[in-house]
Amino acid sequence: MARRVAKPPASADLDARKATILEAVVTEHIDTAQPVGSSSVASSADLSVSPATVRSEMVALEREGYLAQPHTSAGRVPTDKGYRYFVDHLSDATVGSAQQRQVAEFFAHVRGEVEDVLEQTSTLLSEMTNYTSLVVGAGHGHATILSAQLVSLDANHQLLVTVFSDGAVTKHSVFTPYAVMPSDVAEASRQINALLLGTSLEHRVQVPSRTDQVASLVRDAVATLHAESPTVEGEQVFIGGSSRVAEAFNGVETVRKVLAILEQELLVVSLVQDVLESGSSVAIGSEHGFESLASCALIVAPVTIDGQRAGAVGLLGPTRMKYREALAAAQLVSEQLSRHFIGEDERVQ
Amino acid sequence: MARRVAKPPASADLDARKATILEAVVTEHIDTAQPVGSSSVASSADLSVSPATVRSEMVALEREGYLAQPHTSAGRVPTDKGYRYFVDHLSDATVGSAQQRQVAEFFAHVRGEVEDVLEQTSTLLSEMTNYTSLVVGAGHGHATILSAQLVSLDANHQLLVTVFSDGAVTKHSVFTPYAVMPSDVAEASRQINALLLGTSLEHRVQVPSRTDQVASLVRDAVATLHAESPTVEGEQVFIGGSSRVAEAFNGVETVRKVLAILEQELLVVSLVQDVLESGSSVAIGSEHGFESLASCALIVAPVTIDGQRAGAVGLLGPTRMKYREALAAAQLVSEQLSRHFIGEDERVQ
DNA sequence: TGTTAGCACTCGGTAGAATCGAGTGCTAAC
DNA sequence: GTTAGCACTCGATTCTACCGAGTGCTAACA
Repeated sequence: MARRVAKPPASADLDARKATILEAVVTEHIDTAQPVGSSSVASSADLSVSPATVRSEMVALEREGYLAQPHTSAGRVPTDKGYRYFVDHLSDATVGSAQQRQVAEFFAHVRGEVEDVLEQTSTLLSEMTNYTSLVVGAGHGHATILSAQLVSLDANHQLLVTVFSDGAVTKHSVFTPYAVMPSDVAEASRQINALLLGTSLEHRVQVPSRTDQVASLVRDAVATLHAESPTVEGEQVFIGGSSRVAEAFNGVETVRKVLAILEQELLVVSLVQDVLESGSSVAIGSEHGFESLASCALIVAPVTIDGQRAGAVGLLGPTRMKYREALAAAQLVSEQLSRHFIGEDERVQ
Repeated sequence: MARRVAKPPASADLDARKATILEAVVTEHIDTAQPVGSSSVASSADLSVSPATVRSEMVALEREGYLAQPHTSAGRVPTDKGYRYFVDHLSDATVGSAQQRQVAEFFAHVRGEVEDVLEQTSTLLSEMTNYTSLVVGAGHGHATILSAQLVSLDANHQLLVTVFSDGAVTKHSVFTPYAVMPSDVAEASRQINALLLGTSLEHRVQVPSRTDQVASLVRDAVATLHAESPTVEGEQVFIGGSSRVAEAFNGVETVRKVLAILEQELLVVSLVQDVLESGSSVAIGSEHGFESLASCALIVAPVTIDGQRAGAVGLLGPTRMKYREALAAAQLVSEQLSRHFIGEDERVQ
């Protein structure tokens, strides 16, 4: 299972010049994917200081763990800690107006069931940023049951269809080794509905233990429903733009590892959950516990409905991802998504 | 949209020796991913003939388009046509007994809704073969409606929950700009159920055009359901082991392209459909119309229930994939899957 | 004391030359 | 028709030389 996400170490503040230099290195490396030398930092950043000075500062930054050198006589590359500092001291940015329009446009016209909206949102987010996006929908453990109905597929197979207050619908097939009469199914359906109405998966109901066939059908059906774990189940993940993984890394092996993680939905859910709970909105490199994602950074933003956490959106990219843009995009989309679900009532469809 | 899959050109039979040589080249190249030279063919294949003879045959095979030379002084590599001949003349093989056990084991214990079974099957298939697997579930356009029920989420939002004879359940939200009373919802629900019962999405019903509120709710709900395309919708794709794509190719760019295709579910469905309809069970290289999949081969096997096509399983790999094993696995799994759904009634759960 | 110019040094990357060898195509003999 | 023999091709590998970006150090400077 997912390891707890390390709380980002409250990085002691660097003095202004070191901070500027670090920022310059990070920015340029994100841009070029190349090690950054002292001279380009000296000329790019607006500290009027010679490369030599920059160099000696870089030595210090390297000693303190913010930068690393691939080899002597190469420029410097940010470490995870370096990225962390960069992200923590990022001035908030907003996304470009073109993208704002794109998002507004999207949410103005998106239609359909929650699942469809989430799925399309994941595509949107991935297309906006060119990173792989994760959209996690909340489970319905806390939602109350609005309707539970038993439908007969044939004499031995019934289907329990449950509608929840959050609009989720689940189905569970119930097999009976004995044939059940339609009238009994109808009766069981009535009883199940009466029994479950208003309850939630978190607070399970007692089923009266009579012994007739209808009662045992009711018992089987309710048991099948309750077999579902209220926390894990129903949490859906939509992954958008997984092909972007292949853009972000140039080693096929890294791509494979990352994809292998993304294949495991439960893992992805718990990963996003963990980062969210750590209170941070970014997990860089080894901060999340997954070795295979050591060269990845994950950005998350919660989706809330009425202040309740109702899911999250995320972006997965290389550690040298465009944090400012990606953060802004994730935040914008998560806000809009939250508003979308709250505001659904008011909007005329 | 997907281009029609070219019917594999009925490859004129090669004489026995050419066939043997071609087979040896294909087999070895699949194994080593390297161009194959005349001497290794001469020694491996059991034609007692010198490399020089093999060479002259290879020239002929190249002229006829079965083999290609990456450059002078390299060995030969099969072309798509070469693979096609190889596949067409493949002696049927069965999967190893260990894998047979694995499949039997899987189907003996797999439980849950159709979707879950299909999803797990895709994982199974991918793990058996180390290729990316595709499992396509049939749409429910032809299934009849067993129950249609309108559940009220709030005064303005109703949810139409429809149960089909194949066990599928769909939901469609219906928005009303005016508030609807619970009693009206219940009445509409009754009417909708009566109206839709026994119909299918292919054969749509006429809705009486009265003007009262209940009738307009009924009309809206049915219209929303019918807005769903009976052919395309409901066809689900489960992709297993997409990370295997990164194992199969060593160019990151190829990996990206293939993943980009896999992201588009509709494309994948129609791709599988097209190959299936072409009557062949394998599409090699450019045979399916997708340029981005030029270096891929796709194996498909239909899943049938009562002789009706009810979906398909597929395997996507490089053109130099292990056809014999992959074909056997796909066929075994598709048969077992078919049997699973038919046999569900008889098995005690 | 902090900054800077100067400089020797390191080391990855690139280019060119030499070499190797797997594999070919051709030819002549069987 | 088959095959041994052989010259030839050309990618891959190795080696060398060398370039140059970038460093660390030192000594001079403000």
